[in-house]
Amino acid sequence: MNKILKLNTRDKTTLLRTPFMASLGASAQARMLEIATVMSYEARDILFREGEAADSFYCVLNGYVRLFRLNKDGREADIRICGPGDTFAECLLAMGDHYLYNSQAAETITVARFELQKVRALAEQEKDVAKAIIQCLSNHLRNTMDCIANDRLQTAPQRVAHYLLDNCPQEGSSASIRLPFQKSLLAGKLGLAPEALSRAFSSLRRAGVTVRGRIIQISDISALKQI
Amino acid sequence: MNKILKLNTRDKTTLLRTPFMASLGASAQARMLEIATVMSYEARDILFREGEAADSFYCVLNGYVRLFRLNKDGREADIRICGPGDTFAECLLAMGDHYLYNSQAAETITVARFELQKVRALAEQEKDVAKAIIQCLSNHLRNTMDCIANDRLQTAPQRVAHYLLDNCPQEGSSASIRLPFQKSLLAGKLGLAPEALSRAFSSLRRAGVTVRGRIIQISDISALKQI
DNA sequence: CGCGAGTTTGAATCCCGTCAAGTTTAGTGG
DNA sequence: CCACTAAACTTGACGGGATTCAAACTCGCG
Repeated sequence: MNKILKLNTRDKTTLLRTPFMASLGASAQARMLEIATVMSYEARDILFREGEAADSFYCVLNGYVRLFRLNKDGREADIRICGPGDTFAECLLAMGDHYLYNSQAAETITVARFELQKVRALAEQEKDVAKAIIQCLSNHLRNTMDCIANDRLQTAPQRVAHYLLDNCPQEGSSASIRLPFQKSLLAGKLGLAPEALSRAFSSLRRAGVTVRGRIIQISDISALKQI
Repeated sequence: MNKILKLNTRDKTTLLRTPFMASLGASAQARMLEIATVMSYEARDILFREGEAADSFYCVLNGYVRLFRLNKDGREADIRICGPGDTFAECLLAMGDHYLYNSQAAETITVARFELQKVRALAEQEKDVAKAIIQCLSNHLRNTMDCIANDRLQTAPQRVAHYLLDNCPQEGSSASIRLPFQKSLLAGKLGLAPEALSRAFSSLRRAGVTVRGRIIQISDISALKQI
């Protein structure tokens, strides 16, 4: 199932490039590396479930992780999709010892794991760590509030257009994007059923969006902004 | 329009009872009080608008504040309703100098205002302050993620039932709740149009929910949990 | 080449938003 | 304390957007 790995050089550099770790001073970085564990999971593996006793938070090194909740009928709703560099379950650092949602590997992934207690202790000593936590929570909160606003204000085609524009390599009138994950994952991220995403893409054809597999061509970026 | 008030004794004790301030040590509390400004607004006053230069974050002392976004058609969507003790715009402490949403007084309110720069400086010196910020952001993030999950998983009557149960005075088989604000505000908080809230209430009648003005009677709490 | 997961498309349904009207509530001033 | 008015809320009718189910299709991989 999942493997505990030694922290190799490549993982170490990936970890240090993470927004969370990159902002730390040298001594704080070293101490965080000391307490880091790297783990790997296969597609569809569950990292943890909602309500389980929580002892760690995570940082994605490779691949994508899906955070989701279940309603009592067993229907799933994604709360967040975490990619390389993203941390999750950090809000347990302040308080709470049970995970608030389920987390699942969307593909083969490697993650770094940090024991909450050790990081709490470290945050007491190293001001950098506390600052990095604040930074991290703030970003996360910002994104989550944006997500609520988008859910409540935008239709499916608008959400897709918004996602595409957010992931466009800046300037030029046209662009080409390669989705970093399956369409069904994007659907969940945008709060849509896969069918709704598919329909949204086809309704964006008239705005110059062409989809072939994971490759998305945008012929007119400014037209997309009008959606 | 809005008034800048002197920090009177009553506001001071209110402020100190706030989750954010209550967790601080005595010296940190004193220094926060020093830099606090109390302001008052009338119903419908705008505190700030999305995109404006931001220099402060806020803590609600009295009344309710609505945080919302606009889409380009001018439609509004509430992101959060803040009541006494809640802080907002704290995520700007880490980064960003423009407000991310609009904020409006839902009634006559008093709020405490803290300049971001001063608080940032204080957080450097007083570890308590950094910890309180982390606490605050964590809570806020938790609530916001819950909100997304609820939006995506629950129907209108379920959201209302959920809200009622969250605000029930714990045990007993029946309960009575008085809404602390207008129904239209609750509707926004739950991501619904006022009409949808009204219909949700009437569909909950069969589950033993009776609404008269702001007073809501729940005859069978366990029945409500089944919704 | 063929299998299976992922995706697309169609049809039916449902939930919610919007508009319009009627009803209740709350706040004001006599 | 009551009457009056504006705001808040409720109710009905309608439409649109999204979910669900089912089936066809495509792509990637063995």
